[in-house]
Parts: sequence; structure tokens; C-alpha cells
Amino acid sequence: MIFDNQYEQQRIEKAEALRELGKNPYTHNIKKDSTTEEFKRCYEYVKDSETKRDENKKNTVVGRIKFLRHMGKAAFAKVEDEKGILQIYFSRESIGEEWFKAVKKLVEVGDIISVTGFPFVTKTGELSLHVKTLDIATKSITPLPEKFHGLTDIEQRYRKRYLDMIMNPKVKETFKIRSKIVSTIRHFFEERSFLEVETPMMHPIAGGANAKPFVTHHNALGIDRYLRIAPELYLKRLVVGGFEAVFEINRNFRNEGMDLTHNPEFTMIEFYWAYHTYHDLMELTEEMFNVLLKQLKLPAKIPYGDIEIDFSEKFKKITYKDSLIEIGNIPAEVIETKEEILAYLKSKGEEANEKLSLGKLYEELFDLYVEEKLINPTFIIDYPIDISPLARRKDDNPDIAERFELFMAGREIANGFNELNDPIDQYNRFASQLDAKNAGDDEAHEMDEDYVKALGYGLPPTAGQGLGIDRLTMLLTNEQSIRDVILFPSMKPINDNNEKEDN
RNA sequence: GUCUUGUUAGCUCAGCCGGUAGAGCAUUUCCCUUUUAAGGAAGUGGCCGUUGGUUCGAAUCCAACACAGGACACCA
Repeated sequence: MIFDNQYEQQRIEKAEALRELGKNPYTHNIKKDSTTEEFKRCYEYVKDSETKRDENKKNTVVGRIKFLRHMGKAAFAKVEDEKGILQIYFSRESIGEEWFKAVKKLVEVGDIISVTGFPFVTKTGELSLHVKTLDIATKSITPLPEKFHGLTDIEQRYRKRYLDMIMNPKVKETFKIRSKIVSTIRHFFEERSFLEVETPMMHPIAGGANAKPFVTHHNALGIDRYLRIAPELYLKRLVVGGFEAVFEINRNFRNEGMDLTHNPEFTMIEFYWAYHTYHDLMELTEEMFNVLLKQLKLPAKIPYGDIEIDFSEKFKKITYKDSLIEIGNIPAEVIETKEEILAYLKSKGEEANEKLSLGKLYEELFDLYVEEKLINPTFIIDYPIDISPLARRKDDNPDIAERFELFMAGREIANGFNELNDPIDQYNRFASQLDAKNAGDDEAHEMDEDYVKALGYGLPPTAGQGLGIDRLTMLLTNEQSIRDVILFPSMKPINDNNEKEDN
């Protein structure tokens, strides 16, 4: 039996006793005409009235009992619904002696009840509902965690998010904000004539990013498919087809480690804008942040952990190379040659792989000395081409990609660039990735001939960008763990009986 | 994947110089008609994560495993 705990058994018996009294513990005939919030707002005036009550009013509020205090022939309870929590008062007189006795035995914390009555203010000044009728809406079989400490076990909070929501109302706020962020972004792009599209989740070739994919299997076709690691190559096919501004907000899947900022499935928005440049993307991104802060009613300086992110000024822009010097404090002469960089890294006690290209060494330096210092919104622009396989080269410098990343709170939050639309160049870059793969680099990008063929028909000059919704939500809700902004984060399954390995 | 810390009642935790398990809340019974973690009285409730080892004896010491938190690695 799944509910074999003694407390659950007691509660099942109480549900049965309610049935015997003609009260269905799982009824559906429940209607409410007021939320706890509306009730408190509408009857605020009762506090200032002579009698501290208004018996002419009548409302029905439905919610879960979070606190219950019986005092002989009367009781107080707190009933919580989606909007808040309201104190109710009922007594032997108000709901009848027989039913009061039954309620005392059979209704408890965790149950969902419907109460109808009038507003009044208690001796201690709390606006409450004076119950005239009380009905059980749903009998809760499993007891709630303790009322004072609540549920603090992080593992339980993630595994039983519903319980986390019941016990920690702030959690619901975080996910409401997340929802608001998504809808704000969606409207932001729709208003600017971007078309929202949905592209495949199951890819024959996992492309658009360097990451290990999940593999799944199509039985009818007898072939493996990859859960997508990025929608990029499909969205650009659509631009070839004639959609000049498209976006997709959806899940990506990467078969990699999990930590504070990585969940195997995560949400990104990617958008592609024909006849625009990466400078236009940066403008658009900054505008989007302004709209987000406004919609979420956030101040220009938002706290994040023990730091503060300042949105009050125009986002800073600095080239990748300059950031190494100015922010990373690396001597300008060091970054000119591989040898100097390797020597510099060694002098700092860092391990450095001598086979790395200059661009990859820049990346090492950037990750070590620059990234964590980028607290306020900063665009890093003009990336080394060899760490930007899908981005267009600068006309006046083929070693530099027309690309930017946006950083804040020491983290990368968005990545955008002018799209490579020369099909021959793209083919060759895939080919060299393929060589790298054959040489043992399992992160190298796959050859996607169909995508190259699409480019063959002509991708208009296009700029495209990706932005992680989960990490954005972390920043805007001041959460340190990605698991606190994902309703059901990935968890390992529990095997209770700890089966022996077959050896 | 590596290192590290944790796992004891429904929940939050104590016990860890090895001697056979404790508190608060919840729950059960009783008292209490304006309480705010309500109060008073008396009870019930434990495969001490799992499996093995050391020992006369293990929640406690050791090992492996499972799950979780943190750090690192991988990774945008």
C-alpha cells in the first residue's frame, strides 16, 4: 500500500468518516466568489467600523488549511489560496454543534475547505472571515511538514515541487516572475514583427552548438535521433525560406554535467533578423532589458547575491581583445603571441595546453581573468574566429568574428552574431570540424550538408542571437541555483531497495 | 567523472569518547468561545539511507553502494 504510514491511515479513516456523514471528501461541487486577497481588500473598511464586523456581507472563500487552532468550542484557522492567506473563525454556534464536533475530529491542516461567512476583525486586529457554513472540498491524506520550519530539505523541495509550493509560498512568486519574463519577451518580439515558430526537437544531426546530445530512438524508422542542442540551423533555414524575423522560445537538451547553472534541459530564446547586424541585436537586447525591468517593476539597480547589477547606464561595449587588457589586466604585449601567453599563464601557475590556437588561448585568459569581473551589463564584441564556427568574419580582419556576448553578474547571458552565409566557407568550416572529430575531438561540430545546401539558395545577411531564459530568470529573481527557476529540475531516480549489482 | 560534507520519528533537529534512541512541532485522548509557532494534562510514533566488516556489543568505528548539497572538471 502506498499510504501505509500511520498518519495517512488515520486520515484515510477520517475521509471515510466524512463520507458516512454524507460529506464527500472529494466533491466537485465547490464554487468560490472571492479570493483571500479580494476578501481582505474589499473589507478593509471593517477595521475602521464601530462594530468591527459587517454581517450583511457574505462571501465564499476556498483554500487549504495551513494553521488550525482549536479552543474548545471555537477555532481559528488560516486558509490559503493562490493569492494569499486568510484567517477564518468558526465556533459551535456559527456552524452548529454536531458539525462542529465532526469538524474538530475530521478536518485538519492540509485539507482544502470551502467557507462562507462575513468579515470581522479580531481582538488582535486581524481581518478574518466569520464562518457560517464550512464544507470539506478535498481531504488531504498525507500530512504537511511542520508549520514553523516548513520544508527545508533541498532534495525534497525539488523532487516534490508541489509540496515546496504549498510550504514555501515565495517559490510560487519566482515562477510567476518566470512566466512574466517569458510572456514579456514573447510580446516584445511579436510587437517588432518577429514570427514565433517551432522547429524540431528531434534532430538527425545535433548541430548549432558544441555539446554532447541525448540520443533517442525512432522505432518505426529504426533510426536514432538526437534531442536538439540548439534550434539555430533550423531557424536559419527559415530565414532562407523567407521569414525575415523569427524567434523560438523552447527547450534544448545537453548531455553534460549538472551544477548551479546547468540543467540537462533548459529554455532558450533564439531569434534571427535578416538585413540587420549584430550591432542592431545589441540595441534590441538592451531595449528588451529595459522593457523587462519595467514590466517586472524592478529598479535600475538590482541585487544579485551579495552584488548589485546596475542597469541605469547604457550597456558597456568592449572588444574581446581590449577586455583582456583593460579588465583582465593582462599586459598588452603578452597577448600578441602564443608564446607570451603560454609563458604568462605558466607564471600565474595555470596549466596551459601548448597545442591551443591563439583564439583558444584568448578564451583561456578571458575565462580566467575577465568573465567574473563583468558585473554590470557588458557586451564583449569581436570574437576570435576559431571559437566562433558559425559566425561571419569581419571584412577587414578575417581572424575576427562579427560576434558579441552579453555578460552580467560575472556570467554570460546572451550570444549573438552576424550569421555566416557564404555556403562554401560554411562547408569548409564543417569539413575542418569533421577532421577535428576524426582526430578525436568529440565536441567538434557535425557536418550538416542539408544546412549547407540551404545556404546554397542564399541566406540573406542576417544577425542571430540566443539568450538563456533560465539564467536570465535567475538574475531577475535573485536566485543562485538554476534548480530554483526550473519547476521540475532533473534529479536522479531513487532506488529505495538499493539493488545489488550483478557481478 | 573527481574531491568533500550530509542522510536519525510525518517535519525541523540533537545524540557520534561504541553499552541498544531523544527534543520541539505534528498526531491520538482529555480541558479550553478572539487565537497568532495559542495554552494545559497524558499517550502513540524509529529496518538511525542500504549492504557488509571490526567488536561480547554499532545510530556511533571501517568499507562499498544509493541519493543529496557544495567545489572542481566537462559545458555557454
